[in-house]
Amino acid sequence: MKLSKATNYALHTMLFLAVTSPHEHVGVAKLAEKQHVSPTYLSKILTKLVKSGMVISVSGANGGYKLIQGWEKISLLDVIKAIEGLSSMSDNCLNHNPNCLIQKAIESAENKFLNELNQTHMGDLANQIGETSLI
Amino acid sequence: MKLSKATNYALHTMLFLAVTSPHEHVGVAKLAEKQHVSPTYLSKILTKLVKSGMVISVSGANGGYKLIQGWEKISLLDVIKAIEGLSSMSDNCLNHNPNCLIQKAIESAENKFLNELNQTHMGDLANQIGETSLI
DNA sequence: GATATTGTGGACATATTAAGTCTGTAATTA
DNA sequence: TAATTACAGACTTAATATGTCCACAATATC
Ligand code: SF4
Ligand code: SF4
Repeated sequence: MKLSKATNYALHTMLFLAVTSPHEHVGVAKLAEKQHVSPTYLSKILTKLVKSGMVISVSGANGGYKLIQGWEKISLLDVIKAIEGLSSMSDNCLNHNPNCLIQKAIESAENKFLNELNQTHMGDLANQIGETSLI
Repeated sequence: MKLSKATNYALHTMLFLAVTSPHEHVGVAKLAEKQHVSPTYLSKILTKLVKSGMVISVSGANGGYKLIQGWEKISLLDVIKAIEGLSSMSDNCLNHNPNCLIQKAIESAENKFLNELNQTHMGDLANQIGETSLI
């Protein structure tokens, strides 16, 4: 019931790109150094963000990653889903009975969680930051 | 981000005890058979429920497990916490900064989830069941 | 066009956690 | 006392997350 480290890296990367250089490309080496994680591993995570359309990558010298246009509207849920996939918390039951009370109760609570994450956007966080210490 | 199978077993066991025999003792063999899980494994899970005070166990012939008095007010959250522990979803960060925006956002959403689970009680589920097919 | 730079892909290795087993012991009843 | 049942701890196995390695593709600079 914890988010993975990979998700945490992804969220930090997004936020870092947002507050430092939303328009310039940043290489994975720099991003990895900030988070004390190996560049090779972080690059796999970044590729997922690229595949899900929230980050743009450019190869070659002076290449790197930057956020898409409209990144302000990307939600925390978008990022989490891009890394963790979409499985529900009650995905541990074989017997998928649609009337199941247990599943209904858990999914209802889970939706409260997902809705709030879906309403928190990168732009909101990026605005609040800068006043506080960064990442 | 999924609940463990162990939690699922625990929820089923609680609900089963609630709807069948909230006052008689039921042995682990029967409980395990219902869920197609090994008795030894399920007994470990049951011991956690006993330790956290929501189930009473009795050794010896005709012994077994039953729910405590007032089981109707036990919440789904109580059961989940008894099995999974209390770690937060954002427990993947080393750098516990109390002003962290990422952690705040995740924890806020998580609280919505926990609150709803905390307001869903075994008594509610047990009442709804019986009309529908059981477990 | 050659070369350096940077991201991508896949196979692999390691670490962590979950799931499940085995066995002996303690408690209770008949 | 003998049978029954829960409890405890060590252990094994399975699943998943985390991380590494290396060859290759794409791009910029010269
Ligand atoms: S920004 Fe938040 S999650 Fe990231 S390192 Fe700081 S405290 Fe941890
Ligand atoms: S009661 Fe719900 S969770 Fe349990 S087996 Fe049925 S469908 Fe699955």
